[in-house]
Amino acid sequence: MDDRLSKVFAALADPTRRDLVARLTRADATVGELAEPYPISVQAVSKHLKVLEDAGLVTKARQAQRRPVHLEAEVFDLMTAWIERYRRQAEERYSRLDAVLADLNATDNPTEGIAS
Amino acid sequence: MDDRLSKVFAALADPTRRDLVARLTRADATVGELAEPYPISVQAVSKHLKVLEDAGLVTKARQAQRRPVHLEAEVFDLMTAWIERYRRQAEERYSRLDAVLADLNATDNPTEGIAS
DNA sequence: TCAATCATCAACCAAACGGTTGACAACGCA
DNA sequence: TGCGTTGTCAACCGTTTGGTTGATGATTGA
Repeated sequence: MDDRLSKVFAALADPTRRDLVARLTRADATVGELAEPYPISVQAVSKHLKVLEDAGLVTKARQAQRRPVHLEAEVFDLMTAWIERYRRQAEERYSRLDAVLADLNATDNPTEGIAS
Repeated sequence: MDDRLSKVFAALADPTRRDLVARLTRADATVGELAEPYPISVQAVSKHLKVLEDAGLVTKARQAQRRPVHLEAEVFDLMTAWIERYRRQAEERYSRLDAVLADLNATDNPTEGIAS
């Protein structure tokens, strides 16, 4: 029972899957169309799409025998939220550190060791 | 020879490693300090840190026996760049689709099939 | 109806992953 | 000098992953 964010990051850790996502930003496509450019079997691509689907990055519709695949771009927000949260935290910390260093410098104390 | 982005996403796919990153946004810390809260061995945490290091998310300094670990927040930019690029592409596409649908609607044609 | 098409399921395989324990390297300090 | 502390290396183990091939399901079109 892995959490959502783990699945999303894991899904995008594979270059083929990142490429699938990239192509799906341009247009929906069937499994066969998506598989065509890669030197691997259709089954392998189908598995990749399942991983993307489980991560919520993609949905499949049914249209006769075909399964048009559609990108669910909202998931990007989940990642962006995580990244930006900690980026901001890190930046705040560096600002604080800068302030401390400036203060130390002003009062002429030597710096030492790492931040506690 | 895996590419950088793959390593970064793979590194962040593990909840323990995401937590390590989260904690490192607050302060640098030694391997031992970082390992303390988790129910796994120090060696396992050391391995996690190696993965983060290989992905460029983290660097280790040497200070006596200790190895203070430091977050390299710039890597966030790499992910953000990738995500935002395709998010933007997807949004542009949806705008185009909206335009097409509006046009079809205006000329009273039925919609059919998926975008080519 | 029935063959062709599109996609998935199932079984299998090798490699990678996340964890373990045990040994050892490097360093500071008493 | 030598001992305690901190961290990594090495070997191992079970599970997951990314691929394969072969069979099967589902649906359309002739």
